[in-house]
Parts: sequence; C-alpha cells; structure tokens
Amino acid sequence: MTLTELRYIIAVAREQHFGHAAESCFVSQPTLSMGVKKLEEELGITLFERGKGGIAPTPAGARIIEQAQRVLEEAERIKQIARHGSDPLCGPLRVGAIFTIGPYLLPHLIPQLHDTAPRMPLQVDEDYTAGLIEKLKRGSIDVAILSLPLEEPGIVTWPVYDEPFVVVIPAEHPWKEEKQITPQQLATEHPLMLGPGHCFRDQILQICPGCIGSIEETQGAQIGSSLETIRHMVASGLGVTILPCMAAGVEQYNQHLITVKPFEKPVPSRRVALAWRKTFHRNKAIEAIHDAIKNAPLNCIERLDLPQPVIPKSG
Amino acid sequence: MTLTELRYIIAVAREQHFGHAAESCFVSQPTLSMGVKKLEEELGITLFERGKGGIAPTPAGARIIEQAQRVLEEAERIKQIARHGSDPLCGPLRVGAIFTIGPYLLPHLIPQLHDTAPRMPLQVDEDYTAGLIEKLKRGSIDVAILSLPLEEPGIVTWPVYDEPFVVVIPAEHPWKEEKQITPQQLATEHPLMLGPGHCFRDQILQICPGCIGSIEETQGAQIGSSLETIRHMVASGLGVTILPCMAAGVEQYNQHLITVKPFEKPVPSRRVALAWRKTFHRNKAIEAIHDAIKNAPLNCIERLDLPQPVIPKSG
DNA sequence: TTTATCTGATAGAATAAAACTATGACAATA
DNA sequence: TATTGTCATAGTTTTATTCTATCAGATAAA
Repeated sequence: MTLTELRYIIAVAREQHFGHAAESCFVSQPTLSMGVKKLEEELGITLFERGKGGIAPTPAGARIIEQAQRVLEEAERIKQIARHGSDPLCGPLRVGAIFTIGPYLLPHLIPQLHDTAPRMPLQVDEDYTAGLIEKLKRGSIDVAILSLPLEEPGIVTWPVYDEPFVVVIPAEHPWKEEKQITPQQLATEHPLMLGPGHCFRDQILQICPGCIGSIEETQGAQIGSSLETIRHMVASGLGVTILPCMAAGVEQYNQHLITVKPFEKPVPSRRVALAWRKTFHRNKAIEAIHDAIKNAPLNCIERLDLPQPVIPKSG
Repeated sequence: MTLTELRYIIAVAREQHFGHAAESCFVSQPTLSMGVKKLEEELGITLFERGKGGIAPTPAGARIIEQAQRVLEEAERIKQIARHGSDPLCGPLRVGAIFTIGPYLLPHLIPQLHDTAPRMPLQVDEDYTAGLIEKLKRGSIDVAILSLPLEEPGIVTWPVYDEPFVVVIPAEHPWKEEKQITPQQLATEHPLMLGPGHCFRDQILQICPGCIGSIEETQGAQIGSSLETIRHMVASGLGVTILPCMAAGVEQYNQHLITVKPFEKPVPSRRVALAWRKTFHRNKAIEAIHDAIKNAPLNCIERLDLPQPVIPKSG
C-alpha cells in the first residue's frame, strides 16, 4: 500500500471515471488502473464495481476510501508541522478520558482551552482505563484523564485533583434526614453500580466491601451502563448510589427527585491524573490541559497544584 | 513522502540507533539512512540531531514522528476494514458538534451507543458551525450535530429535534415573579451573549432584534466564551441570558443563584440536525446516532422522528 | 598517541517499481 | 454495423529503491 495508490482510489471515487481520475492525478489512465488493481490485490477485496452505468465503490470499498482520505489528511499534517514549526500548542490534541470523568470535566475545559490554546482543538475519546492505556501506548491518543493508581511502564502521570464521593438517594428515602452517610450504612442498601470494567466500580467496592453482596442481586438490568443511567435509576426510586461529586450535579427536571448526602469523614475520594507517554514531547500542551482544569469553575474538587513531572532523557 | 519513510523515522525514534532501526525494518543501514535523509530534504527540516551521545529527535522532528505514527495507524486500519468486512457499526466514528450542543448532548449519547454499537467508538470534535462544515467536507469528521438552517452542496441534513430556548435570570432579579418572558422584555435587559461565530448568538439576535443594542455595551469581558461562562455570569448577578433548554440545567452549587423562566408562546427554539457528506455511506452509523438521541433521557426537547433522508445515486 | 570499534553518510551497481505508449476487449449508442 | 467511450493488458522506458562496499568522524581501549 502506498500513499499514491490511496490518492488514486480517492480520485476514482470522486470522479467516478478512471480516465478523469488519472487526469486529476497527472498520470496516464493505465497507470491509475494498475495502481487501483494492485491495491485491490493487496487488500484481497474489490474496491470498485466496474459495470454498466459507470463506477461504484463496493460497501467495503466506500469505507476504505473514507479511511484513505484520513490517511492522506494525517500525512498532509506532517507537511504542515514541518512548515509551521513545532509550537506544541498548535495542532489537535487527542485527549482520552474515562467514562466517569469525561462528560463532567471536558465541557468545562473546552472553553478554557479555546482562550489559552486556540490553535489546539481537542479530540475527545471516552473509554475504560484499560482502553485508554492501550490507546496511549499505541499513540492513538496523546493524553488520558483517568483515576489513580496507575503504574505502567513508559507512561507518566501527573495528579491534578482529588474528587470526593457523595451518596445519592431518592428524595423520599429514609435517610433524607441524615447529615452524613457511612460506608457501613451503604452496605445494607445495595447501592446501584456500574458494570465491570469501570474503575469507579472497583473504587466503590474498595470503600464499601459490604456492597459486594449487591452484585448478584443487581445483575443484568440493575447494573447501570453509565452514571447518568444510575442517577435516573435513583431518581426513579430504584435504589441509592455513590457518585463522584462532579457527576452528582442535579439536572433541572429531577432536582426534586434526588438528594445528595456527603460521606462521614474521612470522605472517600479518587485522585484524578493526566497520563501520557514518556516519549510525548508536547509538555506545553499537557500543561495547558492541567491549567484549564485548575481554572475550571468546579468547586467540589480539591486541586493538588503539583509541578509537572520531568521526564529524564532515556538512553 | 512514502509510508516506508515514515516507518523508518519511527524506527529510528524508537531504537535511537540507525543500525538497529534498519534491522527492525529489515533493510540495510544505508537504505534507512537515505530514506530518512530524503524525507528530511522533502520536508526541509532536520528530524534527528545526530551528535555525541546518540540520536535525538529535534522538537519539530518529535511532532512529526508522532504524526507519522498516526498516519501509519490510520493506514493499518485500511487493512483491518479489508479483512473484517464493512460493518458500518464497526470502527470509530468522528462526530463533530457545535459548542452549544456538544457538552450537553454527547454525554447522554455515549452510554447509549456503548450498548447499541459497542464496536463504534465516538471521536468527538467541538467547533463552530463553519468549522464543522469545513471538516465535514475535508473528511476530517463523519457526522456533525448542528443547528439548522444549513444549505450546503454535498451535505445532507436530518433534523432530529427542536430545542426550546429559556430565559435564565439571577435568583434575586425583578422578574422572579414573572411566569413567562417576552422577547420585548429581554431587549430592555441587555442579555449576555456568546461571541461572534456561535450560531446561537445569531439566533438570539433574530428572536430579539432589540438585543442588538447590548452588543456594544457588552463588548470585551462581558461577552461569554461559552454557555457555562455565561451561566456563571448570570449566577453572579451580572445580567440575564437566553439559553437552549439543555444548557439551562442547574449545577448543584448554584441552584439557588439562578432561575429559569420559559418564553411566552410561540416559544423560540432551534432545530438540531445531523449532517454528513452525501458520499458517506455508513448510514447505519448515522441511524445509530439518531436513535441514541431519540432514546436519550432528555425531556425538554421535542423529537421530530423523521425518516433518514435517502441520497440518490449521483451519476 | 595510536589503534580498534562504533557511529552514520556516501558511491555506484543491481534490482524492483512505477510510469509511459500502444493496443485490446467489451458495452452502449448512433 | 460502425462508432464511440469505457477500462484492462502488454511491452518498454524511466524512475526509485535497495543492495554491497567503503568512507569519515567520534569514542574508547591499548
């Protein structure tokens, strides 16, 4: 597979005509035909249906043409970087975040970064911790926002803030007069939880080992697929739950249906950190994310204000 | 520039040694050296500092190596598509959304899609309408979520829901006893607005032409960079504003500081639609997004339930 | 200092790939 | 049936890539 071949198939898809496509690529028609054929042979599939009524991409061909366009676009960006220098705040940054942080934190970051790094659009990817680590290593994302602890060779972490957990109960729950809740109390109530894979689920089980009993009972539909779902389940009176404080924000339409209660001290919390490859060199970009979080209008978290870890030169 | 050359520079960056890099690429050392040199000449910059103490990428070189990795990763995905067929619900989907929709809608979509299309991770990109259109056309995103009207050659739109606007005022505002607000009333209060470029700003001005007077007065710091900022400004008593209903959800920490009032009928609203290239063929993926919105637990919007527009074969 | 040893760069030949021109096969149209 | 337009194939030329062999500079050991 070569970039030239990819340009050929894109031209064919655009022009729907081998001759015209060849012309637009400044090569002869047989050259282009051979290029397309060679790629088809390498991939082992037909990309274009050459029949009566002109040229049409096969279903798989259409996908591959889209993908080819991406490849060329990414390749073009190499030339841009070469031309416009290496300002780390220029060019998109791929940020991954775990499901239980992304939707609550990122909306506050994006406007901030719009001011501090206007030439650095964020591309957001939400996944489980395990998926983010794999994507980081593959180079598929640049930075991950996730929950500590994390020990991974080749990955640096920078703790940013601690996020306390809170207890969320239906408005008409027996605990509605309680000031604080203890983990022991919770164990008796079978709190609703996320499914396996979410690190937040494991954190709940660590705080409140008694909750383990509720897993069997909440198998299937009772296990929420997202914190939003779980909050709706609480609002519907299906049970109580533990949420990170940023996820406890009450939507307008059910603000009278749920009640948020703090934990008794010591308040359980999770430590949220940025993570990136040691070989990633846009430190200024990482710093921009960090500072955006620092300045975000969020009042329930406890910022840590640590210096950015310095990566010693390997070799 | 060739994919081979990109593989070479990645290998050099990884091995920090031309000879070892050549070995890992199964070519001779001079071949690899020449390839690197050729790429450096084409780009017009030095990628690696060859000096005492081994090989180190230059700042721009480091960026380019990262980018090269992305190019190869995207290229690799072509082979995957060829192997694993063309299931439209398999493989990442790049979704763009305007700033005033993304943060409020997407968090509800992601868990839905996690169930209905688990093998289709979303990659989210937030931008202005103009930026989204350009990215759509470039093939940099696959689908955009934006506000109508939109007439753009080569782009199809599918209206999904109408989102009413609401008026948001500080809790201790003179209007706190009003049941409904009229556009005429608003014009007297100089509502806070987003900066130019946001289509939501233009929509406000259309509903309430009297608001135009406030632009001069609110120039500079008074213009919010995001709806979140504006909401905080309202909570601080700096003024009133108009928000799309989904953005009016009250955060826990200021739920006593702001009040939401409906508009007098006819309630102004915006029509939100999906938009994609006519040449984009993953209709099932578009449908999955549409259905996820349809089933999202959002009660203030009015779903339209139209059929997906059929794109006639061009030719 | 001298001498191995290791680094990456260079030169010229051999090989492989890609491009061209010319032509062929097939289908739709006049 | 002839014509036109389509894309595929053949054979040749040109270009690019890769190889082996060798060089020049730096470093470490004798």
